[in-house]
Amino acid sequence: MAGRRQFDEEAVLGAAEGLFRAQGYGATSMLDLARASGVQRGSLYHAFGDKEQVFLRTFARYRERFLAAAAEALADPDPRRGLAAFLEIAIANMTAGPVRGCLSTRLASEGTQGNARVCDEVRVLLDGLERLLEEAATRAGAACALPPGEAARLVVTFTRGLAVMERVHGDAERLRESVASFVALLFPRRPS
Amino acid sequence: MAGRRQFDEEAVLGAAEGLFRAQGYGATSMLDLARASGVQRGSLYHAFGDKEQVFLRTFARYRERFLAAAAEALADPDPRRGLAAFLEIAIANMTAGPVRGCLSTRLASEGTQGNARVCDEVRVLLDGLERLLEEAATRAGAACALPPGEAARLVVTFTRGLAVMERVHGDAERLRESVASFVALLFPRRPS
DNA sequence: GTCAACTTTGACACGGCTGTCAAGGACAGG
DNA sequence: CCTGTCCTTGACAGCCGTGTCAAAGTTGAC
Repeated sequence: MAGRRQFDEEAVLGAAEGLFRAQGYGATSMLDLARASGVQRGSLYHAFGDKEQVFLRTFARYRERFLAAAAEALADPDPRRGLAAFLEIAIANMTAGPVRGCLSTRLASEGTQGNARVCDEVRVLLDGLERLLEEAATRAGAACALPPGEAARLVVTFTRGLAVMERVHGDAERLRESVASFVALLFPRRPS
Repeated sequence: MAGRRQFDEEAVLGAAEGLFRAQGYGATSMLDLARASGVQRGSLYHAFGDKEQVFLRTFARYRERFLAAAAEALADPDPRRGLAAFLEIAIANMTAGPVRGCLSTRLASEGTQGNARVCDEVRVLLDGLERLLEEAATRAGAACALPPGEAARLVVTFTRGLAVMERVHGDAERLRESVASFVALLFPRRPS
């Protein structure tokens, strides 16, 4: 029962992501992580150090994946469709799969109270997202009802709101309705 | 050191509100509540029963206050100004005073994981808010760029997003900028 | 085969939180 | 004054979480 490492680090980080997503950072214990990943608590401490390290590794992985998916969706030549595709990804991200909830929003809500480092990481993700959105809005030009900077911030804020509403109602369809209203507002179809 | 109740229940609920707001439900312990209110832990158990009861009393008080303030702001005959006033209240609610953060959003983010009862209470508040907003949007008529129902949901979602962004950046001015963009979008000034 | 390096595992000490309780003090009504 | 009722206080048992560590086992290299 020893020698070389017995567990798959990726699998552990995957399990950790699910837990952090559902319960947040503070409410997730090393024992939770151990149970969910099938790895002994001691082994986790040995391999990662402590919970904060597990989190940082988990979140870096998540962030990369999320931003890549967002960039791909926003690359659509039709900016309206790009935004809709991005928002659909955001919704799928928090409602599909066995574990619901948006990881970054869950963490953001814990604020600086819980762990300043966690909050910093979330800020990095949201800043990155805002940049992607601003680029897309710039490309959209006049089709977008707001200047690129304002539009980007508004979209970021709106997606955070979606994540909270998911927690409250757990209804993906309802979120899609809000998305449709929002997109219609930001990219009005011109009565040319 | 006994006889009649030694502490002011309102003061305890006020202290509890600050703690729940800053730390959420799960992360706030009876010991925290005791320290913040200056009342012994045992006395709190004696007077309220348990943490859930303290919370329910605290939140009912908060909800009444918040909805009353929202209704007053939205009563403005100019719907655009009413919405702006309401959003300003929402921002003040989460950035003014010694403790920052939005109570209902903080609680909502904990979702059903923490305590189903807590989530229910938040839903009641948000549903109440949505109704107020829908009435206001109905009164606004064509001035509002969306049908009343959609507008109301969008505003609720947006305010939740604002609360999350407050946690991340802690910058009230930034929130006001987003509000200005949002109001401009929902109540466009017509180039009559 | 031997050895060093590494991993796993269970155990430990420590501290925090919960919910309960008994002892004791204070107040109001009779 | 007396008595019943209520409140406060400190203490307790039980559970959970953390971080560390020594013992023991496995692997790969020489």
